[in-house]
Amino acid sequence: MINLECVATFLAVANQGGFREAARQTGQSQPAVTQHIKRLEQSLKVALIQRSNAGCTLTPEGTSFLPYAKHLVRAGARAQALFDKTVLSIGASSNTGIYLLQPRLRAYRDRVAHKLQIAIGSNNRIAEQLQNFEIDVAIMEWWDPRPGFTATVWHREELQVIVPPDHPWAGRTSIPRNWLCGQALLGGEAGSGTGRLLQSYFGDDARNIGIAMQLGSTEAVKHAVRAGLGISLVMAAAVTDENRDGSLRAIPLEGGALHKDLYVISREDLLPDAPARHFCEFLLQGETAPLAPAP
Amino acid sequence: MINLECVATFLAVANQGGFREAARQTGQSQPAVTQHIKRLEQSLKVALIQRSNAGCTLTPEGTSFLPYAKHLVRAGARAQALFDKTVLSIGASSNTGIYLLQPRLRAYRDRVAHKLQIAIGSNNRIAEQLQNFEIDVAIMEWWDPRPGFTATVWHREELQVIVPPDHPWAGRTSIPRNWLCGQALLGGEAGSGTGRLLQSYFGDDARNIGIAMQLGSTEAVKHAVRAGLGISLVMAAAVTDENRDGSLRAIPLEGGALHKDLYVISREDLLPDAPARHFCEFLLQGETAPLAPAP
DNA sequence: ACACGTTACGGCAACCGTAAGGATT
DNA sequence: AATCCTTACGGTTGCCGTAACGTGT
Repeated sequence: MINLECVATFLAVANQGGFREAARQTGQSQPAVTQHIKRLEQSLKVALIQRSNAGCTLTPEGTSFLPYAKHLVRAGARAQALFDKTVLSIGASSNTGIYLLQPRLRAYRDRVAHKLQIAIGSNNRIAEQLQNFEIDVAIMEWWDPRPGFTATVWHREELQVIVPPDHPWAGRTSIPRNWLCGQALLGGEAGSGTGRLLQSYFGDDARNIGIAMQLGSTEAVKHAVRAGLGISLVMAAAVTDENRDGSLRAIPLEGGALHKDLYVISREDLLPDAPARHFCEFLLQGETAPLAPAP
Repeated sequence: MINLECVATFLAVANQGGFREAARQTGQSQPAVTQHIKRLEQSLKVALIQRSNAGCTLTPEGTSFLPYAKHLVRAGARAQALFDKTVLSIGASSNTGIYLLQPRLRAYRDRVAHKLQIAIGSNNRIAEQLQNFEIDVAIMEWWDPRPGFTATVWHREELQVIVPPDHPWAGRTSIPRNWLCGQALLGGEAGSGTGRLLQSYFGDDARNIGIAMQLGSTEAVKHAVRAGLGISLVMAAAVTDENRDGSLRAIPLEGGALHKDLYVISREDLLPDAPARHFCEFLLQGETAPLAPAP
């Protein structure tokens, strides 16, 4: 059976591009690296690394092995840390992680002695990592319920329309709901649940709201709106700075009825004293929210 | 770092409920099992197994470690078999796996010398396994596109209305599309994309088509329809038998326009001679379908 | 007394680090 | 010649199986 230490050495070589550097990084002698790679290659019966005097490269087999290797090492490390009460690996989907979670995270770090590992990525990527045993807790904008995991709403964030300062709507203090019909909104990250939210908020009318471009990130959307490419709908917290300094106008919908629920997700079978559980409780306290299934 | 062989031994003990049986299963001496468990426990610094003379049980820690252990061993085995050209692990979502894939699978098995491992589960479960490196290829009814994977339509299957033999529609040879509006259909497996398909086919009218019960499987739906609990919409291949013996009537929609695309999904970076790639090509040949992104 | 897990022990093999050896630039 | 990986070698450690030892039923 595969040896995880050999796999870790393989990753080090792949990263560093050489046996010598890999040896330094992993804190072992250089011949040990040779042995690890050789053992791994023998175990898989293929050559993984093209040796050369000027920079080692991965063979095609090495390239296809790479994602497996990364995953195995991460999953192994996470299993290893399962009962270490001082380590917690948190994943957050980009928008939440960038704009909303930081203060709570800071407060949590100052409050406990845990070594926090934070992974920020797309909502989909974080879901994948949670499922792959690579993180303990995920803070997400959208979650497809799955057996074995619990999802709780920890925060409800208002979505606001953002327009450039010279837009006809810029002076308004609210936007009637039906003004959005027929508008093409600039889309941010795919898979973050905004489409589904529009669907449930506008019902049939949602079909009249087009997503003009899927720009991949809220930062990109903000720049696009500022450049006059269109308008968008984003979490209020994502544009507090721009709204203050005047580079964008963030305007609530009339009645303020459009909110995005943010979830905290973890595995079901956590021990009572698991850091992940502790963190969930920390997030939920003060920010009372009922347990709710994902939409 | 965690040792996968110890983890495998832990799984054996958890399954068998005793060190002695685990030793037999894994083909080692019984004291070796003791050592493996001890090493694992020392590595994690918690007790995993409650020893007893009458059946070992998992401690709470052991229970929370169990899913990690299962996953690690499976992922390790899959990585190990990555370059073994004679092993292929295929996952199929239930309906497809049960009704549609069997003949192709049979033909493939007879044609190649591969050891086939077939996993059949809910669409969601299969997606999870594909992502977790536990299977090489997935045959799915719905796939949320993710980076690192390729999805190709391999088959387009007609959906037909099924009604009990004594239903007023039973004698018809087709059902006008708008008859379904206002009907409550019995739902099968959740997450298999039928809802999304109705959405795109009926557009706004889809809201008038309710999903009455989510029954979890097409088998359950068939029995419920037969029992007069309602009607449903299922893949034609799922009811050929019942349609022939008269226990159900399967009726096309007028124009036959409602089809479900079935996908074959694999990782992107497959080697040219990977069995997974070979299988994909086998599935696609003869059943020509253009490459299409998932809906 | 029996069945089960643990401990003790001896031998073998795996593993690592040091040091020397090729190969490439 | 310098740099890099590989090979050779010795010492240590880890690991396994056999056998003897507690322990609970």
